[in-house]
Amino acid sequence: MKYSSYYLKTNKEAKSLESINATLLQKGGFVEQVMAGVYAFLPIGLRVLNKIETIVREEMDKVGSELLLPALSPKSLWEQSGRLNTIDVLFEVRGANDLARAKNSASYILNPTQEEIMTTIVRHYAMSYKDLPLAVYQIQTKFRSEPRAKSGLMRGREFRMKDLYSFHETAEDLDRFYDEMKSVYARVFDRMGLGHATHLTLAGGGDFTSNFSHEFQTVCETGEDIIFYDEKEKIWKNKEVASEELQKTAESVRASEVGNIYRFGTKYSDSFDHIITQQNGDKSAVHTGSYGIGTSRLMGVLVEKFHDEKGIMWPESVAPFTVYLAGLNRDDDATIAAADAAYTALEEAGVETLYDDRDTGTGAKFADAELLGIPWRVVVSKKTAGKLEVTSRATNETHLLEISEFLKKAGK
RNA sequence: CGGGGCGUCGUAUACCGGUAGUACGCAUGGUUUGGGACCAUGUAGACUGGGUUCAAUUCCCAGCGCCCCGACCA
Repeated sequence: MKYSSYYLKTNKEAKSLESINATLLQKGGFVEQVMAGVYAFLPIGLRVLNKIETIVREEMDKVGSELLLPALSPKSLWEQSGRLNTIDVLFEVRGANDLARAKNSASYILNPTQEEIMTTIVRHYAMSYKDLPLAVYQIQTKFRSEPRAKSGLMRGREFRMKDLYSFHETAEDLDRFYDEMKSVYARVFDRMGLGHATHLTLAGGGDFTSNFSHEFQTVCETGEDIIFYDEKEKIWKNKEVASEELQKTAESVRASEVGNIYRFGTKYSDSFDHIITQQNGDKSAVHTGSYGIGTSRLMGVLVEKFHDEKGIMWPESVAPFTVYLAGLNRDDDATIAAADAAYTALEEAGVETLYDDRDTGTGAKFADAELLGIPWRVVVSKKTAGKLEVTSRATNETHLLEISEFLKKAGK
């Protein structure tokens, strides 16, 4: 991608906000705030979000099938599950025509999560024990009318989430799958470079049939949760379920909830009559679980975890580009040709490259490379004499390499 | 939802009871080109409504919006 024709403008003058991710993502032109808790993902920001969601998708595909549910649902569905009154962040909307004819107008809900819809759909498919176990998921925009949106992408009113739902004949089989999901999730966070900082954490299960749920908490100062490590039970616990005793004795850490897994038992199948026929002909309610990962929140958490005073430092697996190719000496035809050739070679080798072909000063190019957090800065100039000057964003080490040597290093 | 702060060109800010200045950005031209370089010219602004006043961007009230603390957080 050539910078000169890409939808990208960085802004060194942007206002510094309390949250690092909001500041750096806006300075770098990754996102633009539309209102409190609502962000537009600009092209380079969408690349990052897509990388994150691709990792999630690849791991989820190993255990389930992807589908896409609507973002809008009838209010009646929420009356049926009883959640109309228990979820206080529901967005209720009406169409313009409905407003004009307010008398018998319908109301809709902008979905904050989709157990209701998923259950009503899946019950038409999974009618026999032969259809189970079953796992389906989607990656979609969710809506929650948060009383206080904050911290950039970490708590929005509109956000991206992967939600997977599993359906089982027995509680035991649900437990088996639930445990399997713990390792599936661990792999997702590992791939994003967050494995070491992300803890499986015991949390409250609310009014669900199981007493506890599990969260995946990434240690992070901007996080909204406080977790404690229970030495005796060898597990992290969210403050909401940690005993007074533990809170007194264990050290607390701030963390951000990047994923969660819940067992519902038959709560939703009871609400929506999701009944299957067993092998012996008996009928029984399906056991379900749901499993979420906040993909846009993860983007915020990644910035909080990986940055320095110059900007973002994306892990290579989620970086918008692998290489920032800075073409210097734009007044020299031979150097321009060399940079063009390097760009072509990198692209042909499958290395995602942002080629800074602008006629600007060197400082502006280097500052952008650092702000944008692209793993490798590659310089082609009069000085580099046919080679590539390669600098790691993470370590700041610089090496002069042949293109072939660099491609090898980049694993191509 | 309680508390606090703030609303001025696209962005960041300044001043002021007598209609607003700077920097960045953007546009044009020129000089530059290994750390956000420079010169010239141009561009563009007082959140909304009400009140006080001869006069309001400025003071007062309300609304709306944004930020922060807390509460909440399927």
